[in-house]
Amino acid sequence: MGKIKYTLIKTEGKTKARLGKLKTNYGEYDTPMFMPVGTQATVKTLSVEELKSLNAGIILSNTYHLWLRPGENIIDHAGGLHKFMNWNGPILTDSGGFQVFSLAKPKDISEEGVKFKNHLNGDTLFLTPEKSIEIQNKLDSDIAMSFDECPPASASHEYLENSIKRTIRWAKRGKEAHKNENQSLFGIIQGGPYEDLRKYSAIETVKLGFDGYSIGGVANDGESTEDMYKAIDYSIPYMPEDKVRYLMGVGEPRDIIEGVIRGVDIFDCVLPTRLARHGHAFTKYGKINLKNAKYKEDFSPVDSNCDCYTCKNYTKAYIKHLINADETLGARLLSIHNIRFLIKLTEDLREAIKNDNIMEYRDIFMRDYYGENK
RNA sequence: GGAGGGUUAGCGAAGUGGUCAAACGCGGCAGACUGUAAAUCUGUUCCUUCGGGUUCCAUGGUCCGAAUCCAUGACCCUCCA
Repeated sequence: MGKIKYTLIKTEGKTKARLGKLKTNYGEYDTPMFMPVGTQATVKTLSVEELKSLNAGIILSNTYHLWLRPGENIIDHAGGLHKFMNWNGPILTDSGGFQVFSLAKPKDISEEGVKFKNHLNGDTLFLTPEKSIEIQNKLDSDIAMSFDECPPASASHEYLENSIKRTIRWAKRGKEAHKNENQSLFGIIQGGPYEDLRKYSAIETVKLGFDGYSIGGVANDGESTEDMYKAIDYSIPYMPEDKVRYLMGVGEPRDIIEGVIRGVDIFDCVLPTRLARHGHAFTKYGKINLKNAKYKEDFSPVDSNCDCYTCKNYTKAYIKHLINADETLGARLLSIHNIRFLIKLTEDLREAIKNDNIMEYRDIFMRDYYGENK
C-alpha cells in the first residue's frame, strides 16, 4: 500500500499521446483510461459487479456529497470507502472544488475557504482546503484531489489570475494537511483559456510536488471546445512526464480523443450515466436518443459493434419501452452500455498509440461518429 | 315518474359575454446535458400553401360579438319515488 505510481511506456509517433501504466493500491491499470463517476459512493444505477464487467479501473466519488451524507465518520467506521461501497478497485475523490462552482457564489469564496449552502437542508457550511483533505483522508480513497476554485467560463482574466493564485495557496495548505500515507494527492491546474495563466498555474502547482496533476476548469458550464483544447495545450508542456495527467470532467468522445492526442492520461465524466438516465446512447455512428419514435419497433441492439451485456442481450425497442415507462432497468442498461463505450474507446486509443496511428484512428472515429472529417 | 348536476383539444381539468385557438397537469413529439442540487431541464402539441381556416355534445336562437346567455334534443352522473 502506498502512493500511486505512473510509468510512461511510450509516446505515440506523431502526437503527444501517451501509453502508460498506473500502479495503484488495487492493481495496475493501463492509460489512457476513462473513470466512471459515482458521486454518492455509487455509480448511479450500477452494481460493483456490473462496473467490473465493464473493465472499469478507477472510479470517482465526491468529498462534498459524502461529507454531508452519510458523513465521513460513518465511512471511516465502516472501514473506509472501499469497504463501505464494496468496491475493491481504486477510488479517486474529488475535493468539492466543482461544488465551489456549482453551489457557491463568488462572494462566498474567501482566502480561508468557501461558504456553501447545504443543498439538502439549507444549512450554511464552510469548507476549507484542510477540511477537504481531512475528509478525504478519512474516506481513505486512493487519490485525493486538492481543493480548488473552479471558476465559470465567463470569469475574466483578472478574476482568474486572483483565483489561480488562491488555488495554489489552497493546494499548499492542503498538501501540508495531508496525512494519509496510502493516499496520493493531486494538484489542479486552472487558468481558463489563457496561456499565461495556465503556464503560471502549472509551474507553481508542480513546484509544490504532487503525485499527479490535473487540468481543471474545462467542463463547467459551456466552455467552448476550442477553449478546452487551449487549456490543455497551454498546461501540458509544464506537467511532468513521470506523473499521470488527468483532465477533469471530460467525457464527450471527441474530447477524450483530442485530450489523449494532446497528452492526457485519464478522464472522468458524468456524461455516460446522465445521458443513460435521459435515454441517450453512444454508438459508433453517433449519439442516439432511444426516446425517439423511430425505435419503437427496432429490435436490433443499441450498437451492434459493442461487446457489452446490454448490446448482447437487449434491443432498442425494449430499452425504449423501459425508458418511456420510467423503469430503472432502462437507465441501468444504458449506463452499462455508455460507460463500456467510453472505456472501449480508451482501449482502442491505447491500441492506436501502440500502433502509432492515432490520427488515422481519430479521423475514422470522427467520420463515423460525427459524420465529419476533422 | 320527480329533482338536481354534467358534456371543453389524445386524456384529465380550468374558463361562465369580447383581451379564448382556449390556463394547468398527463400523454405525445423533439432538443439540451462534459470534476452529478440532473431518473433533470427546455421547446412543441386543432388544421394550414403561415395569408388564414375550423373548434368547446348537436341543432336552432339572442347579441356588434357566444366555450360562456336562451330553446329543444342526445348521452352521462347523483338523489327521491
